[in-house]
Amino acid sequence: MTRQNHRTRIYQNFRTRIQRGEIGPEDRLVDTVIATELGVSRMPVREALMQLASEGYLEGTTRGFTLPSLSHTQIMEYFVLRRLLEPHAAALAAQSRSEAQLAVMNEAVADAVRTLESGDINLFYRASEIFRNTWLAAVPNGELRQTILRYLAQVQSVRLATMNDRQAHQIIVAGQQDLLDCFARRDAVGAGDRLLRFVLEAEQSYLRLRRAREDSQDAAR
Amino acid sequence: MTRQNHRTRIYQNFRTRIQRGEIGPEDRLVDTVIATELGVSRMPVREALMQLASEGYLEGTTRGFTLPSLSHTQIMEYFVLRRLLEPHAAALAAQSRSEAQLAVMNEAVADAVRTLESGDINLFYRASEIFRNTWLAAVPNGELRQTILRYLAQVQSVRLATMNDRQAHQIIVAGQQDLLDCFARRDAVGAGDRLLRFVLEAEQSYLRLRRAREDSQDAAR
DNA sequence: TGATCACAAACTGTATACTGTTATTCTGCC
DNA sequence: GGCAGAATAACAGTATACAGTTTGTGATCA
Repeated sequence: MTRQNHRTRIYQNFRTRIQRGEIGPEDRLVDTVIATELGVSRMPVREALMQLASEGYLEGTTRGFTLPSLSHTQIMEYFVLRRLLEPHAAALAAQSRSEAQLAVMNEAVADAVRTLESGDINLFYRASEIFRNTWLAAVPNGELRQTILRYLAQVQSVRLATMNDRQAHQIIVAGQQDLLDCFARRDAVGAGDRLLRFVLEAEQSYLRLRRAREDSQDAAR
Repeated sequence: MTRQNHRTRIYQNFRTRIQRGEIGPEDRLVDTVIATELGVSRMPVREALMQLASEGYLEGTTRGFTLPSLSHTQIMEYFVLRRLLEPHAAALAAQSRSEAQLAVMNEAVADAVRTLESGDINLFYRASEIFRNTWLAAVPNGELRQTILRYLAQVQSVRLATMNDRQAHQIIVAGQQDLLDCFARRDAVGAGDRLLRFVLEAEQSYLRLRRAREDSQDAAR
């Protein structure tokens, strides 16, 4: 695991932290600060951060690296990409998933269902992550998988915001249950259709939350 | 133009050279060599090459950087991505293209048609590049455009090989003429359908050339 | 009090040097 | 001549140093 060079290790470290939402929009990542914290020189940190920036996980400014600020337009553009790619990927995954992968997804969805009662958003988030990563791992087309993962990373903040909403929570879990069912039956067509609906619902949730946020801002004025 | 830092300039320089096919599969790019050639230190060259590698333009080895070696499987996977994304992009472009862009595409296709007689593969290549870049520039969805550009760069070698084939040459030009016609009429549905056919034809050309190469290899033994 | 300028601090970009690792060449042996 | 093994060269990775640039900050003056 740690049998790699500093740059790769730091890169992976920060990538997972970004994916888990541990880096806030206000955080400024500066190579020299991180370097002294980790007890290494600037260079490996700098290279790791620059790679994360070139992959869209971060945004390089004149004063350190920050999370990229997504415009409404960009977010809507990502939803188009999701509609085009993810149904096909899910259909492939339904055909190719292994029994072991199905078991993992079963577990994850069971966890997600329980969070409807308990309200444990953190567990819901982790379970969703596992479910998604597992079915994506079952996609035999590696380039398709990589492309999806690449842009998914960039809308992480939107996903986190959506998951905190009770109504969206229910919609997402319902989608996961249906998808799991399709994967279990190796129903490629069903999985593709359901994932398309899933993306459309996510888009609706995003737009609804956005309207709500704008309304509350208007009310404050 | 040159009002940037060394890293960015070197990065752009090598990216265009790779896109134009000026870097061969045998070339080994080593930062120290390039650095002394350009009269700068290793670091900006190293960072430029590593960014190109992280974007898939190059492959980092234990001994310098080389063009990535695409497996047959990877190439087929890219064709799936093209089928999923490019028809939608072309449909959007047909709706959004400007008159100026149409004029540029008109010019490019006229050039491409002439190369059918003259056999000027280099001009054909440049004209195709202009045609593709122009209609992609007309795609209003920036994220979709970026995603397409990203993987297109990686199958550059396949495109170059295909263009050298007479039969593929004719098929490609026919496709460009039809697409131009759709763009001129702002026929989104037609452009999407025609681009899907275009990708399928490209896939067939690739497979045909691959079989031919394998046959000639067998005959040599 | 507010604007302007200068200065300091904080970062980025680049250079240079050193270290460890891996391919390549050389050497002797069979 | 062919094959181990050692020596060597070539290269990646990291550290340190410094220069250039941008941003914040405080002093000075109207």
